[in-house]
Amino acid sequence: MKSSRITTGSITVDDVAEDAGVSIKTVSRVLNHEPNVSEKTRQKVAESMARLGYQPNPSARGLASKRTNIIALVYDNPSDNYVVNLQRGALQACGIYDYSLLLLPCDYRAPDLSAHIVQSLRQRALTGMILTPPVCDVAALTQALDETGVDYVRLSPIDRQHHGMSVSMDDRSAARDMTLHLIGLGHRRIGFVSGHPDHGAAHERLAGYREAMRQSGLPVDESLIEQGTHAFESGIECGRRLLARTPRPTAIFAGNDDMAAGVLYAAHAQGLDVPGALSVVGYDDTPLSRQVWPSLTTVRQPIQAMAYAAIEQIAAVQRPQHPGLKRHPVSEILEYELVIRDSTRTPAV
Amino acid sequence: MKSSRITTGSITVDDVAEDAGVSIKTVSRVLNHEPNVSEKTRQKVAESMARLGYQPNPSARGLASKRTNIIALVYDNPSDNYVVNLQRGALQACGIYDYSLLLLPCDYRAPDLSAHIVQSLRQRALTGMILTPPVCDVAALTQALDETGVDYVRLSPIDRQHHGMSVSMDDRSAARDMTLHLIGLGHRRIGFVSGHPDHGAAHERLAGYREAMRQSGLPVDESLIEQGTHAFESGIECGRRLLARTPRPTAIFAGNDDMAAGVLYAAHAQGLDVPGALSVVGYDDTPLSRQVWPSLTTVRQPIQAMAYAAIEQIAAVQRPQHPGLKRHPVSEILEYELVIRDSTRTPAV
DNA sequence: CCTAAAATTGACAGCGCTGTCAATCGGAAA
DNA sequence: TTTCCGATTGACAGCGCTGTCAATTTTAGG
Repeated sequence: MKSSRITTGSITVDDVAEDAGVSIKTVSRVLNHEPNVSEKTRQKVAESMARLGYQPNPSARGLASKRTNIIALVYDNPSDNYVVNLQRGALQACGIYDYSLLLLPCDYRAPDLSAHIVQSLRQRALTGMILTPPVCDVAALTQALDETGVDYVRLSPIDRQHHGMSVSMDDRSAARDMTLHLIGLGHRRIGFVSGHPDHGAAHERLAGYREAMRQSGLPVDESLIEQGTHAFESGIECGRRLLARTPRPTAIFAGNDDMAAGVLYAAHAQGLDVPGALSVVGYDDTPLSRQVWPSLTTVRQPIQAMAYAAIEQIAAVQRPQHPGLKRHPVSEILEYELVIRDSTRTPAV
Repeated sequence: MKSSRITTGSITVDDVAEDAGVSIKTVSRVLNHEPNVSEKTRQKVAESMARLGYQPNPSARGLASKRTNIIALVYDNPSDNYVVNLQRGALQACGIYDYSLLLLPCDYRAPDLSAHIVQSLRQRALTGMILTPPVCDVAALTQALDETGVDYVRLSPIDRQHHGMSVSMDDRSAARDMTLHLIGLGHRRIGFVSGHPDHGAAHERLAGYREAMRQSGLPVDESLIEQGTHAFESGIECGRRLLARTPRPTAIFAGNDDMAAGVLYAAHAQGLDVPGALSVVGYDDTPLSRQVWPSLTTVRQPIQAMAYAAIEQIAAVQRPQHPGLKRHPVSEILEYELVIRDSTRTPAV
């Protein structure tokens, strides 16, 4: 027992150990949810920690254990709203599982992406990573990460090719359901504005659109499919082109809300009434979808929940004994939701 | 000289010291830009560090120095775009001045805000903080932080009351200029939708509007000033009310883009042509301002640059000898810019 | 050339925690 | 009761770095 308490200004394991009448190692055990601590001791230590207001020193922990409990969130800004929601979910889970979050914005097209990420991994001694679209679709990177052995989770479209942890949403089914919704309203000529081909999700969404048309016995008119980039401006462009087709489509499904807003913009510019003369559908349920006029029918993705789940998966692997943490699936698929607003309606006869 | 190099997998000060033929303390000195190292030695050590690919271990540094080089970004989500830009600027500066960024979202109205922030400060041993609106306007918090002695910077409206570091934008002048722009177009009845009164900037912007009216010899009709909350929905509400006034205002200036989009929405809902029958102006230059129809005339704030400057101020205080870092002003004011788009026009006669 | 002061460099002891491994305890089997 | 074994606990040595302070070198002054 060490009685040389000099007031350093903050409580350390020594203080807790002395207070609880155990060794510092036992305090450490309780702190880390290690097994082989009697329930009675655990209680006693936990009580001391709480009473003294003990806060473990992350630097000391990191130094001693060589694990930093830092998880990096890797993203190439798909949209402000996406990033913020991602962070919300991740931060929330980090609070619970005692991780710190490191932001790692990057350029997914950079030739040295893998090198750059791996270097960050080394430098910061990261314990985990979350890859978000479109970075999650860069094969060279996932391969490089596999070699390092770091625990990483991909937030990605469903992908049976890839092994390892992932959290997904069924983009294809969502796009199919939304298309079926339009068809159900009576639309037959439905345009589609696809997202950037580097995004795996863009392909899935287009596939869903095709599936719905096919299974409804409608022809897929390839001239009604435009290639966008996810950017608002590309939505204007594609919208303009689609609206120039004859006969004009009565509905346009855009691969994300920004492009849908672009389509809306193009329609307004031509004096076209939405949804009277044209129905427009987006995807993502960003705030924008509520703030344009008319408000957009769209697909809601549980971004925040996905980020949360991703952290949880890492925790499940790294903290097998964490209380209340069941063994987690290596791959989960979360639910989506169609949000019907004012931009869709039965087509004029 | 320590020759017991066991391959630990990563380069340490010992390795660099041995390679450069100096003591580890000297390596540490070079690493920390400490004075009293001869130029020759500095060169030699720097060269060794580069060649060996030395990466200092942040945990060890934090533990030994009791400084973590972590700066917290404190925000209560004003808007997704704001937060993302803030982070961009902060991350960029952190990369240069060798800080880590910790996200600290919070609720500025929480009664225990100060306690919560101070606790984070202690727990994470933060070396700095950036307070953003509206958190920067909470007097109890700044007071509590003053007591802790932490270096913090407020990103805030101009405030001669407060001492200490800050980065500001002249909201009042910007709002005045924008109002003068409307007046210059020929508008006389100009409505104003103010932001949430808890935001210091909201008052400044309103004051700028009043100033412009006054200095142009126009009456300030109080019934043309509506109190919003910064939210899109409040923009719809206030817009609706303003458009019900007789005679109807020919222009409406909203305190931020979201509310301006709400005004636009209200105008569309009434079949009013913008900018034909009504000019609308926003504030912030968020992406939304480009994505609504018609695109919004607005005020561009250099959010990213402000966050960058804030980190730089902290660095100037804490790293007085950092190469290329001049003594920084305790308070800077950055430039704004009026962005004229399609939502404003000379009023119909 | 010598001396004092200033500038530069180094030896060493921790920072607060975890990993290793040995010591101790408690209960079941003999 | 004694012995043995697994469960529990503790002693102690670092992790990689910085702070302190003493040793050494350089510079200036005489």
